[in-house]
Amino acid sequence: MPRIVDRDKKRSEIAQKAIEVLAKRGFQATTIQDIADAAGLGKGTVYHYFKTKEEILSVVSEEIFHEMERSFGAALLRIDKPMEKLSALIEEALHVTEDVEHLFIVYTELWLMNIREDKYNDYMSFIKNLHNDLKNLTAKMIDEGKKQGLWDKDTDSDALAAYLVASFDGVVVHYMMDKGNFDIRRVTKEFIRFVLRQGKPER
Amino acid sequence: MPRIVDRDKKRSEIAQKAIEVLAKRGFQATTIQDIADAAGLGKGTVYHYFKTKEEILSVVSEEIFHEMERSFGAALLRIDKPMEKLSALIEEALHVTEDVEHLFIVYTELWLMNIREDKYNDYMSFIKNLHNDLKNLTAKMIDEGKKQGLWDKDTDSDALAAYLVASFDGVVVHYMMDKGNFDIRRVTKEFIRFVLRQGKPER
Amino acid sequence: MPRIVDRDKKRSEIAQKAIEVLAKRGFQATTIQDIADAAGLGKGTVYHYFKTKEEILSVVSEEIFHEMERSFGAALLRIDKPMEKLSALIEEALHVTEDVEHLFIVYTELWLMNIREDKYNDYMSFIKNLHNDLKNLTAKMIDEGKKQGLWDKDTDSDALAAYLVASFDGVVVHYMMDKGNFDIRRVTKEFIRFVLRQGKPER
Amino acid sequence: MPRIVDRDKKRSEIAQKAIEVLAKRGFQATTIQDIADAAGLGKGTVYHYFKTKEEILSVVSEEIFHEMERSFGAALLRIDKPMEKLSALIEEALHVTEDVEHLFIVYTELWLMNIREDKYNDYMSFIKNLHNDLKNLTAKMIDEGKKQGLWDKDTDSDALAAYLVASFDGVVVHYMMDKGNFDIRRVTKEFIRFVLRQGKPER
DNA sequence: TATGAATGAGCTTTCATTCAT
DNA sequence: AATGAATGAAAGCTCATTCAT
Repeated sequence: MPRIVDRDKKRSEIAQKAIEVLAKRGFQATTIQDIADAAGLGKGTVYHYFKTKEEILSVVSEEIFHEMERSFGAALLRIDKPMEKLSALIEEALHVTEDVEHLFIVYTELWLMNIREDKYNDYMSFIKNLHNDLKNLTAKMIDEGKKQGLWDKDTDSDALAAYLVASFDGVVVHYMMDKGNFDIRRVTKEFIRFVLRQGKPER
Repeated sequence: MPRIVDRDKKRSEIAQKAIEVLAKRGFQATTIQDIADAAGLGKGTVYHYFKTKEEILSVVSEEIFHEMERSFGAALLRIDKPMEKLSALIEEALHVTEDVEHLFIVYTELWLMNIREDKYNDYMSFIKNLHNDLKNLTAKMIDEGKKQGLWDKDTDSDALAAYLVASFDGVVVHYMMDKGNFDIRRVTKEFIRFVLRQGKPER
Repeated sequence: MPRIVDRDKKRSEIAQKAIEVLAKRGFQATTIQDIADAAGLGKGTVYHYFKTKEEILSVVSEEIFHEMERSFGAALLRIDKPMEKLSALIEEALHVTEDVEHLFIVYTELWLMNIREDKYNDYMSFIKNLHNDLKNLTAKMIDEGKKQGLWDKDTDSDALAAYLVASFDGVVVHYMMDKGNFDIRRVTKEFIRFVLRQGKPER
Repeated sequence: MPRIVDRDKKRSEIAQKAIEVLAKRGFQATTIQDIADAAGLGKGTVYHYFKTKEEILSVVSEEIFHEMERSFGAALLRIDKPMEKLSALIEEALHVTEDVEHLFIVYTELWLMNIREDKYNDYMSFIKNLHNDLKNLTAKMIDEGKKQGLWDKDTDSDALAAYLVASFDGVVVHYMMDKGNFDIRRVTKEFIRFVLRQGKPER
């Protein structure tokens, strides 16, 4: 039993170390040697913990999911009021540190692999679930907002929530594509203002 | 004298054929043989028109840019009124056909490559420019909307425009990730309604 | 008939132009395109005059032979006295111009090919004949020298002649290997002095 | 832990095995597979020890140098008297076994490569040094001979030594070119006689 | 358990040669 | 006769994976 725990812990550790190098080189261009180096292990040792290169990616995808879950969870736990929660969610989703960039890059690559080959479905399922949770949470907040008269009663909460959650990825992509020109702080601020109708013209 | 061939046209043709294969397999996994097969040519012939595999990608990126430019251009040309133009832009950006999916996948991969290695900057510069054009156009439409009292005078048009344009990519990503659950038609509709404040609660 | 003459003349011309590029890059590394470029022709045109790349080399080897024959012939024709002839032969053999270097490089490569594969025997046979002629000529001069009491009666004229002729190649090789340090003029002078016993200690 | 291997020793072993193949086929025509086969290894294993095909050639050139150095060293060590040393040197230089032929062929090819491209300078520098050592040694012997009255006081020892050392290569070349007609034993004998003036006509 | 030596499948790229014009 | 487009065989090199120690 402790054996297995150790094993899983080591797998997780190796996967963690792998993320940065996977982000920097991409899955195909990353060699097992690269990952072994990053983990401070011999190439053969990596194969003691993973049967194949793809299996590493599988654990990496879990790690990414956990990281995302953790960061959103922390952000959302400390807030009570729905509107502030929504605002905090947006802030969190668009708070791009270097580590987040790495996660995001690998996440994007996993997305591509998932699109291309069914066998990678499992790798993304965690993240799809997270998206779904975020969407549902957001939908709930929108419903709350509708009650408060912030949005029209006819608003399709679910569709709008799906849009908002999806838009996060787009913003991060465009920010990373052109950091010099894309002022993500300003965009975040305006995004929040716009969503929360704090700047709605009529009172 | 040998068959006379318009080199640039042939390059463009091969690149066009390559897009589908590149979308399906990814740049690294796509072999020159794959591209040659798709173009109905011998492997060596492809090298007659391109010095390296990367050069193919370069022309592919140009083709993608032209396709995008064409589709947006067409959509925007036939509309006059700013608000309708914005609506049409969103419709167009979120109108995902199979061909668009292919372009989008390759575009995403180019994005990854660009993030990872400076040498791919040129490949993305076309598309960055397109994004910029779309953003400026959108900002103009928002300014128009501000005049019409649709949005608050304090709205940061540029930031909001950047957000909207960026969100397109996020929506497409999420749609493609989970076609079964992500109802892009409904999301598009709600997105437009939301942006255009057609459903703003107070009058 | 004039047809054939023209054809042979063109073959010879192309071969002449090929020598420099063959010297610079080597047979294997030289492409037909290189040769076509050097001859100012299209690649396909070269194939009108030569069936294969090797056939070009065949004509090249003939050209080299003719060049060598010509240069030695000229040098030897204008001299009468045996000892001066020998001296002139050495001078000529060790007079290395840039053109001679090119010939020598290709000649060396042909030698290698001949050593490695029987099929190149023909290419070298011309040159072997030339060597033989030079050797016989030299042997005759040595015999003459023996009569003049310059060399011992027991001298094996043929073996000594073979040695002298062979040594030319060695000297050229070492000169070309290390032009900075190998003073071929001085070596030539001393060589001649030594061979002609002009510096023999006892009288 | 994996099998422990002395990398340098293995590199040297592979290079040794490569010499014969390189001699038989030439550098360009020799495939890595050929070398791997000769060494009894897989293709990939060869790349475990050498980064590129050229790196193999580099170690080969070192091996050739060591072989030459060894054979000359052995020949010269066992003799004391200058004149006999010179005679032994010539004997050794012209003692062409099958192994020597292989070395000589590769050496000649390295010479060609060195002539053509600067980057091969290093490969030849060992051998240039050996030539220089041999030349200096020979010059010393000639000086000794001058003291003994064997050669004229005015003899340019250095130039004559350069000539003699260079002539070795020429003799080997001509011998290998035409083994049937070139009696290297006879030539060697006459060469020695000639150089040592054992057959000088006047006393 | 930990390691790196060994391996061959598979990829990009080159180029002699053919052939349509 | 002259040309260059077309082609596939063949070679260098990489790397996931296996395995002996």
